[in-house]
Amino acid sequence: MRLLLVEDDNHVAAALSAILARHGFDVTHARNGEEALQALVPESDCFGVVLLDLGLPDQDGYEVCGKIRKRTSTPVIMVTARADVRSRIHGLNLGADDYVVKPYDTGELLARIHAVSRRTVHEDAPGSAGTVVRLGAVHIELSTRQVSVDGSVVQLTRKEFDLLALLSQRPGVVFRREQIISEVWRTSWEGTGRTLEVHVASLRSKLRMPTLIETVRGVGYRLVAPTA
Amino acid sequence: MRLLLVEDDNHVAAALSAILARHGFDVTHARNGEEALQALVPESDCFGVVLLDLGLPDQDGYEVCGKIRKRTSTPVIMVTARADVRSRIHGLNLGADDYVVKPYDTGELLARIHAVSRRTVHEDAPGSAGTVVRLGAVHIELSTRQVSVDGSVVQLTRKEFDLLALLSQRPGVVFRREQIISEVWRTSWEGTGRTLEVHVASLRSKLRMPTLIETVRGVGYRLVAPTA
DNA sequence: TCTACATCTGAGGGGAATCTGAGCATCACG
DNA sequence: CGTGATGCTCAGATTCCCCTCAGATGTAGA
Repeated sequence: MRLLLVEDDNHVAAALSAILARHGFDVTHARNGEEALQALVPESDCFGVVLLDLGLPDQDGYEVCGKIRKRTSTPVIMVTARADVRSRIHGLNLGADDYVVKPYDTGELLARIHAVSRRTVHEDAPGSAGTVVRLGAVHIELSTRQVSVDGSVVQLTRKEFDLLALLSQRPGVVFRREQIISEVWRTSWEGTGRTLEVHVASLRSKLRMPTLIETVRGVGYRLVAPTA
Repeated sequence: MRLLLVEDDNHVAAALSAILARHGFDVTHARNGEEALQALVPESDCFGVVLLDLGLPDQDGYEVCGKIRKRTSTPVIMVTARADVRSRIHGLNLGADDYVVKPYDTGELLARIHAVSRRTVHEDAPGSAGTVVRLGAVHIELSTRQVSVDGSVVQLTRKEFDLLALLSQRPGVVFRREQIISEVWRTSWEGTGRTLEVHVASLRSKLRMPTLIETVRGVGYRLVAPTA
């Protein structure tokens, strides 16, 4: 699940991000209200939950929460050092789904994140743009994990799809081998095996477009940019 | 909105009831776990939220929460004097939507009740459009929880229906296992059991359309999109 | 209480997805 | 060309994931 962390202190953010990532969250970090609101424009990818620190440098945290509420229904958990009751009530009445006071226990924060996301109807834009990537004759639907070439559906396995999805995030950009391994396999183990090559090969043959995935010797792979 | 207050101390209950009533809640009082569970039988279950005190005379409050979760999806706010982190995490992971420690501020409690019910009010709002889903020969009526295949009614159990209803929200979209567990079972327990598979199997056999629910290996399940 | 039903758990097995290793092809450089 | 380094292909071997089944546990109703 995608999570937007709004926190001005880089050290705190880094530490928390690591913990959240270890528990399966895809964390995006915003350093201030402006960045947070930009990340939440409807067209960009939707988040499952927002962790909002109220002590932001550029604008009032409460206002940010209000603005978030106006443009999305993404659940918001306020995280702040302000412990007084009045602040809590104010925050909750502004539309926050939960209010956690610093210092908090990370285990409890995780439990509350889960509790909030449990009761949220997952409504990311279905069928709208953003879930579909088009690369020449290849269509990739992230939500249904369907891939088609020239209109005909191609059956991909899990790793094959994850690999393609990763590369298609940034067509033309070279992904390093270790980077691919760590993202698709979710481990830092850099095996000596031929695993990655095998999957690339099978992807190439299934897509019937051997040139789509380009090998960059000594570095990694990339998708060829759509021929402009 | 109807609210179920589970609290063994009559004085506390009376005082709190008065406050809640003054804020527009229709309060029902249960003095122990037994009464609470009786009030929540599916027929009369039209509570918007449950306030559950964990210090009950007849049974363990956590167990009561688990039992509530097994029969309804009504949001639960735990109210208790146990302030330690372990208890909080335990409670939230059992499916509670919030956890408030005594002594609490009534204003904050009200704000939290509102925050929780905000999320759940429109969730099961029948009468709005889309209470009937059609997928080929399968008709799903969300309001009456009736499912029919080729015109003949199929009797589904609670979990079976919830599972089908979830998947039918977005035909074709792949739901991850954890997501299904968390939405249908409403806990973050991801056990090692074969529970999900068993229910999928029984759904497949009851619907007499084994291909309707497709397994996506390593990810989860999805309904096959209506063959266009 | 007893009975029927819903739900959960564990063992066993099958089959697809994935991994591994050896040999081959290709590239960059002299 | 020759050579070493790097990537590719292929065919088992293995792992992992899911399915089935049978029984245990829990729950509602007679």
